[in-house]
Amino acid sequence: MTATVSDLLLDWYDAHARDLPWRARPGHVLPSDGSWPYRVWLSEVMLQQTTVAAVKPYFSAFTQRWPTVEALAAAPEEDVMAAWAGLGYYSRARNLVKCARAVAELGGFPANEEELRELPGLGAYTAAAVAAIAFDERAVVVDANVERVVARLFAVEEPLPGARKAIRDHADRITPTQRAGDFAQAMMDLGSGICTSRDPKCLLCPLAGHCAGRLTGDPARLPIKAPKKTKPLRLGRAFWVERDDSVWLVRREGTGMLGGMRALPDDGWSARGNGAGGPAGETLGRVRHGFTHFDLELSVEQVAEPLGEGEWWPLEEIDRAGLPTLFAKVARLALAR
DNA sequence: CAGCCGTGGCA
DNA sequence: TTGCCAAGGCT
Repeated sequence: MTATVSDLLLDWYDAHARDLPWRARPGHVLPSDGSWPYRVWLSEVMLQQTTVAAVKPYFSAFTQRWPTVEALAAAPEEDVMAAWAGLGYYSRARNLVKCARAVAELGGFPANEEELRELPGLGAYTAAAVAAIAFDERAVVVDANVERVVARLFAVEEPLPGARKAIRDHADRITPTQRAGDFAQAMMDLGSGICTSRDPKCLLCPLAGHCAGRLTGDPARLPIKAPKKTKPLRLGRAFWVERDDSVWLVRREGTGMLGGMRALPDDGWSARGNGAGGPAGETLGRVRHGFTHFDLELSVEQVAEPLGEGEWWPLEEIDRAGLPTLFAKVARLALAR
């Protein structure tokens, strides 16, 4: 009887699993206060499109400040947004609060994939991951790592995103009934450290003997992706208003770019695509910042009077304002002059 | 379905 | 320096 892909992968995982703050250690007793699903959920949301290294300090800060989902549910949204500042994709933080409150209302996390999927911020991936990792339910967990591993393992030549369905079907076939959570995390570890996007380490791969992509001679070319569009450059202006060792900060409205985050006043670059309005001021310098689908060059101008609704924020405490990175750069520029 | 939505590290 | 990319979700 030959070993299956999942057997090989789980054996490899037992020997080589990464030790991460949100994972249960082998032989470790899970917390009895109900915080285990909370920690799994929180880590999975933070890890959406975000590296492990970036998440670690945020996960530590969040779990110390809000040890349970009930504690997070009771927090003002503004505090959570500020704590999330710098991690990016701020709709995650807005949905985090909504989700925590819904879960607190329910009396705890639902223990199955279907109901998890209905919570704000939990899509197909995260619902499956939480079901498998937190509740040991068999769920087919497909993220970018799994897509890459599976596309190579089965030599899927169809380009993404069209290949998604075929890849999920393959993933379904190799997902075991037992230890589905460990299997999912093993696929992530494999994709992160062995079956990497560039320069995969096939000689170290426990699945090398089963890999059809390796037989093609160049597994690194898989999965095939559509070419990316070039990012446009947008121009805008940000306003620095300083008075009595304080600076004027606003809170961005809505669910669009940096929505809900504390910020410096600006000319509406994010809404209109180019800067036009606002008072004339003394130029302090320029800030470049890259977003997902455009680059931004912001002219930073000092003006005398506050703009819009906002608050005076002491310059000494600017690091605690929860400014997203774009505006943290602006503040750094203004304070360094 | 394709566009929108951050950030930092790396080659 | 520039482009690519990393545990996606929402509309």
